[in-house]
Amino acid sequence: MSIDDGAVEVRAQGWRTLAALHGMIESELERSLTALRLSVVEYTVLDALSRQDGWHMRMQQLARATALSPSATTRLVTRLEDRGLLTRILCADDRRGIYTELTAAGRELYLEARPVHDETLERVLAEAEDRPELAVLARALHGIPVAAVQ
Amino acid sequence: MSIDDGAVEVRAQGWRTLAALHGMIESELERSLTALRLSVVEYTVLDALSRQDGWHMRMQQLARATALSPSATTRLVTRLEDRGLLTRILCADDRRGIYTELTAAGRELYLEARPVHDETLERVLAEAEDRPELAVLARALHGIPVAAVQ
DNA sequence: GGCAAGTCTTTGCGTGTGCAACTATTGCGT
DNA sequence: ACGCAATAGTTGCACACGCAAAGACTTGCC
Repeated sequence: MSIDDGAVEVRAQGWRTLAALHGMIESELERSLTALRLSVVEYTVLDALSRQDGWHMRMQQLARATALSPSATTRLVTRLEDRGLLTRILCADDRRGIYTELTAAGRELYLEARPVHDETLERVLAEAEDRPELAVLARALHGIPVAAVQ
Repeated sequence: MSIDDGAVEVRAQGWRTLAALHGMIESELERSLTALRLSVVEYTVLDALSRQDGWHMRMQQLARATALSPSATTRLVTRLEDRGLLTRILCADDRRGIYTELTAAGRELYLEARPVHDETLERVLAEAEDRPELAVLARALHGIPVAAVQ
């Protein structure tokens, strides 16, 4: 169609590689966290909340941090609340908004899960570097000096 | 715990970035393909099959290409078969295996979907390059000279 | 030939997800 | 003060997914 059909194909390949690496990491993390009865998104919530240094987080922020829809976020928070890992707090200044906060049990489980998560991530990335199709992207992850998705 | 806690944190940030970019690309692709009644995985199947130049593909290969479980692959193929986009072929040399092949309608829909897919991908990557947290990774996708996941 | 072990695919079941519709609350214009 | 649009979060519904068990077929070994 246009001149840079080749560039488009390069991007499509890059996207396939990204998707493959993402799927590989996610499924490994998923399996390593089942022992603690946590899914990857659930860990992401705990991680995001603890990263806020005891601060609250709105549902919408959580939805962006987990790349989930509002409805999925509602039920995710409900699940974790039912397990006593976090609490909903209706904040006074805007009564539409709802803040979530880790409980002591939530912080405890996070501290337990984090080394499992990190070791698995390290192992999977090492594996990925051995696969020629994934190596470049996997290595690119090491040197990325970015802030987390707010 | 160990000396390179910093390195671990760098990898964790890289993983969060990867997940964020992946989610962003996937949801945009999903929305752009709904007009053709295709999900991203369904497009991936069409793409993988057409990339085989009219050749067959085993269920298991399809499962790896889509990062899906065997059961999900079965139902995915069934969906596409019911729509007449591909056919199951029991191959003679190993009657455990089942090959799938695009029909004429499947190739037609793929040719229709591909430009939509590619243009969306290009647009999203351009957007990602403007976000400082995603820019490095998004740019890394341009120059990756890898083969597709077989 | 026949039985055991292994591989490829399919089905049953429970669960998480997105979309659309709904409720509650805020902010703005009149 | 009132209504009206916009925003935050929740619920109904249909659907796609993973896991575990079962079915179909192959391979190896006796």
